[in-house]
Amino acid sequence: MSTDKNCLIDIWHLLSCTWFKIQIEIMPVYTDQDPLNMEKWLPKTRQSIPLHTLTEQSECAGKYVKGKVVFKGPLLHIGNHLKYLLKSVIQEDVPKQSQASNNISINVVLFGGLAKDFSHAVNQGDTVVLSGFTVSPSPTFMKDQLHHCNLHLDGTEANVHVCAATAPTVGTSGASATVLSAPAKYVYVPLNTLKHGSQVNVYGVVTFFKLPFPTKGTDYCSTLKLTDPSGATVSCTIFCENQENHPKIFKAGDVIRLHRVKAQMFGGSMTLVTCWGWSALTFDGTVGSPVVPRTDKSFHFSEEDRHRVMELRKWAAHELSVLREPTVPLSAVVPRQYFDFTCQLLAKACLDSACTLLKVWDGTRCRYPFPTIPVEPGTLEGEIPAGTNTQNLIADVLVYDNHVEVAQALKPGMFLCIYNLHAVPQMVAGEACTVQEVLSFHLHGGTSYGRGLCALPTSSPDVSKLQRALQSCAEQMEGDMDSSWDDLTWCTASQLSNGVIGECPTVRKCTHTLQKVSLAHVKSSSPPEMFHVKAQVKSYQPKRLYQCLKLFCSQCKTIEEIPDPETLRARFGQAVRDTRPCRAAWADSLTTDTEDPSRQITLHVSSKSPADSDPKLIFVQGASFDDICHLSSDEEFMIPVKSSRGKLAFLDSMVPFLFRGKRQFYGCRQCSVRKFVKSVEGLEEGNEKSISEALGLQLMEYVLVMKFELDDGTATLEALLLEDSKDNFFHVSADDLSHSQEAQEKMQKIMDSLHPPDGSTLQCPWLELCLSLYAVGENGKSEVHCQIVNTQIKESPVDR
DNA sequence: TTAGGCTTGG
Repeated sequence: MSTDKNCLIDIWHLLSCTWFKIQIEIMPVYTDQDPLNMEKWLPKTRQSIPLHTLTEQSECAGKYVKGKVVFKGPLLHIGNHLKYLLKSVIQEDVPKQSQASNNISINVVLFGGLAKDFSHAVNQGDTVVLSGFTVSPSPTFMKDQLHHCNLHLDGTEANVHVCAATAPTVGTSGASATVLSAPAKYVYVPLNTLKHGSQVNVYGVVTFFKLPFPTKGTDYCSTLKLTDPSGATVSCTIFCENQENHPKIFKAGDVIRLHRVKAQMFGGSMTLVTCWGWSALTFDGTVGSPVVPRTDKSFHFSEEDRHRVMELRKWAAHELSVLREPTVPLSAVVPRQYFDFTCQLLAKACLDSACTLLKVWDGTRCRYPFPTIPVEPGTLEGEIPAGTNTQNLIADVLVYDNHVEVAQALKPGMFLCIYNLHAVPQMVAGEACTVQEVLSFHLHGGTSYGRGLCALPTSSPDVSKLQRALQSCAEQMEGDMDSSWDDLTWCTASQLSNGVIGECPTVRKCTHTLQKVSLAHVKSSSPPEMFHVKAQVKSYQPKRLYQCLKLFCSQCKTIEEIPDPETLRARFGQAVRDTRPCRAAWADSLTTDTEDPSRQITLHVSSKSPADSDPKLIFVQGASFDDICHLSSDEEFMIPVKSSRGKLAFLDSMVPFLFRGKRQFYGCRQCSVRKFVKSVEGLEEGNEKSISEALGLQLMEYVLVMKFELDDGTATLEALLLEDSKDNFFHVSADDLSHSQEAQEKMQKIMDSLHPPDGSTLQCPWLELCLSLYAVGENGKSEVHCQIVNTQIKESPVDR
């Protein structure tokens, strides 16, 4: 990718638009733009059936329901992982005063490929039209009070049409969510005013917490103790099936917002328990740290909410100063102490089914020596840097029983908080028959005192503090000639993860011999320059694949949006209005009537057609957009034409000038020289490129444009990703993405692996990337942009 | 439905 091209293609502004006016069908979930006119997709015989009138006895053949998605569950794999299931709740649009009536929301269960497509194409807040469903009694009616029936969508009859919401949705939840049809104004009650049996929204500061642990039922449970300026302290119990969807609390002092939780008296104290539709947002409690909720999901958050979080932080800092005690560094640990420990994992080893060893450090040295814990050769995952001066610096933590599962999921390089770690003193034989006191560290089984461990996000202020301590420690050890600690960047997560955290899914294809640098370094550099970095994808946009595709003219370098089908219908409609007969001397023509008496379709085929084996060229006059889509097959190229001053002319404005099966090709408005059709003879190759050249039109190529937010712990950086004929990150051509479901699924799968839809950044793999930093000038102003170049996803043998 | 804080004992 040349810098020139970068300068010419200023696509940045295109990406700043929240919604793009393009659509591509992802079968069998169809996308649409206008929520009021979605029924146009359906056969005219289909009738609407309002949700509140739907019963088990309703005749559903030929019917459809329409509603807003108020809850979208995760995509579940059943059995051998090849079958899918997804549960959603839709709510019909009824006048506000009628919303008290029952049965306006209904559970929808989708199966198979439809569930998978729904998961990708539909978001909470979108409007959907469902058809081809079956009705069954709702087994959860007593619990959720939604609707007596459930809708099941399975098999080839079932269809979903979706119209994306135009604004972020309101409300979110780990377990389930209720999205109100109008923006909700939440009322938060002080913790000293809770009434038994009421459903409330509250803000609170966490004074105690237990990480999620499995219950005897189906859920994980986490317990919190909350307080607020009212002085009340209430216990709160969270039930949620997925550990990841529990509120992310890392330390006492964190701030939490809870929506739709139930107040209950238990043992003489008021408690809060989650109920259907609950949601939570959590925030770091540090005064002055960014007010960013720890969630990847959409949420409703106003300026007033931001203010509340900041006020609670200030209040807690003054009134609950005991909470602000930092975790204990290794240098301050004393024998027999139970303490919370923030550290980085260097290596781990499974000792037996009930015990995992973690080798960790926090950049400080313990006052007591550590015992040596033997590890079977080859069982240690991770690397311990060589050196002679590591005494009392790297601690062995023995993790027991219920915590082993969490420990086994950790990867070297991660930052951890270990809660209620026990410093166990042991007397061992020292030199010359002396006895020496050493400290070993045990995370015992059970959850008393909040015992447990979790990975911390790199955005946490505690991690920033830890990173500074690690950096400073590494600097101090620089003088140790025998050590590998003198690489100052060693202690950053990205360097440590090199070859340690799983396999890197990307590979650089360039020949640069560049030293790897941090994103902070890239950000402080001046363009033009190339860099090699290692980073994670913190977020990306657009989220929907069909919003990433654009049209690009390699001649004039302009980028255009792809018109949506409705726009194309309108443009065709105008162009085919004039159906006066038009004959070309070079062609054989055939005219047929259509259902519309005012319109005829004429097909013109060159009498000197290219060789029989080549795809045929058929010029189609008077056809609507839908006609052409219907007529087009892989066997021939179709060129829509109109009559203009007695001659055959191409349709003007932005419509495809060439159709072949599901593929549609556009010409560049600026660079196409010809308006009228001339005979096409002697075509040597029957492909879109040679045909467009012969027709005198400049073919536009499909390109894929995305923006990644990269993070390597030192900084975040927005980088553009362009998939075109030169750069091929996904190994999927943008042209294929425009029409092939297989290509669309492949790319979605890759994006899900780079940034799991429901995961935290910690679960994102580290990517080796080549970055190009360049300046784009416009009206005397210059902006610095960054682009991922020369980088490809590694292909697995199965994908090839 | 589940849990309803309050130290292992390696």
